[in-house]
Amino acid sequence: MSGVELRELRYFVAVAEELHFGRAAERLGIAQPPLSQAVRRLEARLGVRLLERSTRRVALTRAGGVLLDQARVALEAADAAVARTVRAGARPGGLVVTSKGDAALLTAITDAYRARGGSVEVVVSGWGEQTRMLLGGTADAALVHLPFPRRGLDFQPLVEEPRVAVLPSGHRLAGCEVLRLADLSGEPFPYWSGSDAASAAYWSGRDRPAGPGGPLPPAPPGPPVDDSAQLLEVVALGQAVALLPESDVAGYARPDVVSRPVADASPSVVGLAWPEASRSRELAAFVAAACAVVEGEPVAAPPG
Amino acid sequence: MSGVELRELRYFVAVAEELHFGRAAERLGIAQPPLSQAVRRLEARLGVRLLERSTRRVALTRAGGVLLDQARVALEAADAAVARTVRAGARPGGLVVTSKGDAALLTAITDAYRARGGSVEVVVSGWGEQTRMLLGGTADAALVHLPFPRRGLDFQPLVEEPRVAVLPSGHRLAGCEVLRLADLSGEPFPYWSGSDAASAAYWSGRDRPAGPGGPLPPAPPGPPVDDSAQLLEVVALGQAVALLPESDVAGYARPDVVSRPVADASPSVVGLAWPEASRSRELAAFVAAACAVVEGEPVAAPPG
DNA sequence: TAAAAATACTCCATAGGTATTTTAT
DNA sequence: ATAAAATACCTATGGAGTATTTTTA
Repeated sequence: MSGVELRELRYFVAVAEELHFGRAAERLGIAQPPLSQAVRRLEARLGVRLLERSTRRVALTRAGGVLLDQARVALEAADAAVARTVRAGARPGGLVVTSKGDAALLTAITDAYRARGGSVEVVVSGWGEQTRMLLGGTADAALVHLPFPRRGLDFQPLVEEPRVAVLPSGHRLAGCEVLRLADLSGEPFPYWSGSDAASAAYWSGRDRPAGPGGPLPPAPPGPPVDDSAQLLEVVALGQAVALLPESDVAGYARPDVVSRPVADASPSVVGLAWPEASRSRELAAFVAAACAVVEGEPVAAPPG
Repeated sequence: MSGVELRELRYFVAVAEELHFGRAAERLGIAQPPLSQAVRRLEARLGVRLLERSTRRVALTRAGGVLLDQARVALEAADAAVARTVRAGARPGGLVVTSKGDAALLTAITDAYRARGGSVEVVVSGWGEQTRMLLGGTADAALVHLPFPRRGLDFQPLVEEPRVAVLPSGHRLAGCEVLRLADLSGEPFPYWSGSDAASAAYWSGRDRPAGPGGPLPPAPPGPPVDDSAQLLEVVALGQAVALLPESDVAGYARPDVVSRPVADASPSVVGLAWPEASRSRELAAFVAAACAVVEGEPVAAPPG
């Protein structure tokens, strides 16, 4: 029992971020002196100097840097705890599942879950919102594509499908029946806004170790995109090519873009993600229902 | 900003665990009325009923069950934050690494890290203590065998080695040069105290999907053991057989036990584990040093 | 009727405010 | 000289204690 309180951590984080007691106090909506006191009390409680301060300069000590990271984690955990509890109270027994696309699969899963007596609400969210909602406690599960930031989340793969290259119809490779990644090595790929290095590598076909002929060179910079409509637009304009799950392009049939299989591209994997800490019966039943829907695929065991 | 404080969560967890305000208050070292007040205040703050209570019965609501889980996570995070901060203040720049065995590898890694100017202390810990120390903030990294509970931890594999079967010297299979898992299908395996289902499966050779001839039947119950000396003792007594990394048995040379390669047993994998939230330069350098030591093995990229 | 939670009240530790001083640039 | 943190001091919220009442099995 350390006796530290969240208020102290919130205050410390504000000061550590601003490196200025006055601005931090303003941000917190309190006066500066109690903030100084609170930080001093926290230091006394931990027995560790967190900030080197003079009247002209505030700097984090090494221990302060550690606490800044760790306190953020603890505060997020507490906020998520509250959010999940409030939601459980407001919507007794109902799950909230978030997705961006994959409507057919999601509908099949929710139908199966409801058929087993479950109650579930679907929230459509933007790219990157899914993991934020899971970690923040506003959703119980998400239907996501790999790769995604796994920190704090568990994942159950559900379905795989091949990815195809999407090319402008006048592209030099549009005549080929089947492509290989090496054929696309010099092409620019669109950059999904807010994606990390792993995502960028995956969407440009750089996620597999080394094909025959050595590793691919880094992709030339492509245009940023926010959604698949934009993506098809930049492809149609000849600014980039893209690797997409084949079901994503099946519906479009634009005359100005064509899609071609890519023999050695890693597949698209879609599955369910949920917060590691989740242990509810409802979530376990939902994951089980999802696994049953895709029965026959090689799937691992759902959580207890 | 939810305004919840850790004291309230600590109090709620105590009541939710005891399902009795009087006992919970005693455990917390406070009187019963302020505990009732605190829980009521928490309920009011969240706007959610957490406990159904009469004078004769206290029961968790659904939302209360969620909060019990989630509050434990948040409290652990806060305790770990404090522990890590205190340690960073007390031992500036020095890492704490924990291990059980694998002295040669660990020494090679720490020597390499120190040669690069790092400071590191090694703490030997018991089975299962490693993950507790990482999550609790008392160690920065651990040298662990797979499988281990991955919740909240990142892992970097370092070395693989084959596992061998350890048999009493009079065993019917002691004459065979090489075994297969199916040969061991009816044998009891020792049970490592405190291990989970995944560990039990691994140490009894049940961690691989299905060999030729179908899945192995469940292993007969074996004796519980706490360390490898006990394990060899029960093997020598004929109470069980075991699968161990070959380097573990290389040193022993007891006349009453023999070891034999097992062609289709999964290998033993040893690597470094550390808390997901860790972002320090020191840890990154330590992992990099460890990867360099085992250079040539197929290893993934260390964390940023 | 007895065990246990809720209520009523009292006290004081401490969060937070205002005014002022100290300090480093 | 000035910006900013520390100090001094005051107030009041609310955390915790004791005594008592209410409730239900």
